[in-house]
Amino acid sequence: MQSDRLYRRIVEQIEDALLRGELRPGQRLPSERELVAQFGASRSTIREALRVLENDGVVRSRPGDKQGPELLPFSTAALARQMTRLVRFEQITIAELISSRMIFDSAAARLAAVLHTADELAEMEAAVASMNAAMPDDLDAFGQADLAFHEAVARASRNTFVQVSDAVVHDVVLSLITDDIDQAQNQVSFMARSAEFHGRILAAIRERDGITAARLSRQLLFDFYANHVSAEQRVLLAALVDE
Amino acid sequence: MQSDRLYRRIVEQIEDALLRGELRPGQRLPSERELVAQFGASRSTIREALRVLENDGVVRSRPGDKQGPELLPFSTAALARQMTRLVRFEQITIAELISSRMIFDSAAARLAAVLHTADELAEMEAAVASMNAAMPDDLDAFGQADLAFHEAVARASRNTFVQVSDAVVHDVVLSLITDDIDQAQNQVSFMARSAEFHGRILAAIRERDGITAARLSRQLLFDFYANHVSAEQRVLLAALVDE
DNA sequence: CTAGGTCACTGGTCAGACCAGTGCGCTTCC
DNA sequence: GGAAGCGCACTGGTCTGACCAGTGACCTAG
Repeated sequence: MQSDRLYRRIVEQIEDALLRGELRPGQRLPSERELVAQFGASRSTIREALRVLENDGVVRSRPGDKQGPELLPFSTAALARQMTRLVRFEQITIAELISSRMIFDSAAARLAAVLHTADELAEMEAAVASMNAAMPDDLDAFGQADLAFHEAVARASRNTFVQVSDAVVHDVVLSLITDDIDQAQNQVSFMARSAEFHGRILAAIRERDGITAARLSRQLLFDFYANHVSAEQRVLLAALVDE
Repeated sequence: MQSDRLYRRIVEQIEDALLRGELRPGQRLPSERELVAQFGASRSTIREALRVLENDGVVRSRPGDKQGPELLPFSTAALARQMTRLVRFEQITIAELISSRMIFDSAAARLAAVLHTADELAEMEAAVASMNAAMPDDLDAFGQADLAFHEAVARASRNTFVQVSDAVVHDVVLSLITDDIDQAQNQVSFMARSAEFHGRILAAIRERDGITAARLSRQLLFDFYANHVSAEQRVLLAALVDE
């Protein structure tokens, strides 16, 4: 008995064709009505299969597109979505998220210190330079340079999973902590301290001293975020900071 | 203009209801035909929404089930599926996954060393005892005790995100590396070495020496998995091991 | 009180229709 | 000959209504 639902089998057939290389990202799928003919299934069934594939980030359908559904390049977007779900549904505390960032960021720094190429190092240096350039009062540019630095480090870590996790957690943390802008009074001193710290992390990476780079990364996040959580939760973060 | 597709909006409404607690796992959704009435959409549209939710592991539909689609407890199955996908399509290498486990496990050990309660420590001690008890030849019991130890450590870390990520990566790695059973010839020596290592990690946690516990955790995974990846990928793992 | 059958309901699938958009190709005009 | 404008065939999104194989509660016959 074929208990497997038909739309499911169609999904698997298309995924298998991708795995076998018979279909490639960038190519187009036949239009829904042609798929109906090819698979001998009704249009509703074909569409259910396409919705699942679309949800997994495999294809994208656009109305009126004569070329048919597009096979997308493999991306970690669906993975990031599932991780975001995890954060939302598991009721993860802000302290846990910050703690996670300390873990990911420091791991990325440690890996980047050993594995970085000259190009990647140049990217990090440019980001730190941008931070210093934005220093007097351009908080926006400063934030962007900050982000660029951490992204460059994450990329240099050669670990996609760390990279994606770090980005997801980063986004979620920022979306939950909105009052970081409120600290306008000590904005300047914060920027100065942050820039100096980033400079030290960069130096450690340049000298391929992964352990120091990791330690500094944790310290940086702790300094910045520790007072955003209750004292009782702060121990969860402090546990990651070397004495 | 409402360019957002209707089925997409229905998915979001149901997910929002879950987030707000208006719907709970274990409850049932109305039947498709009732949802048609409630949302004022056609059955095809409702079904496309249900397919997406089903694909995300949120609901499960069974034909003939009078109670309607079941709201599932939150699970990381969809997350694991996405990771497996990316590995299959060679967007993520096994080395990256092992590297991630080294990061998660060592972070969990470090946190557990500082944060563990007496109960949790007892759990870890029991697990290590079980490993030693299973030692001569019961590889199955040994593996279970191993898993129990790491789960206890992860739980003691007080970090849900690390805990879940670690578990997911652990499962995916195991499902992808099947030849670890092949090493029957040095099974005994492996078990002895592994048990000894776990004992040392446990001791470090007991003494609340997080840095040592973390270092040993990385070392353990590296020793076990390093020869499962190519030499060129091994440097990605070696970067996490202290000299 | 139980065994068996009926029947209203479920989800899975199908067929056919309409709509708003898109882009190609043709016409028309400069 | 080239550019601007118009159709028109086709796309995906949605709807309607139908049939089927299961399921489970209820009812009836024993």
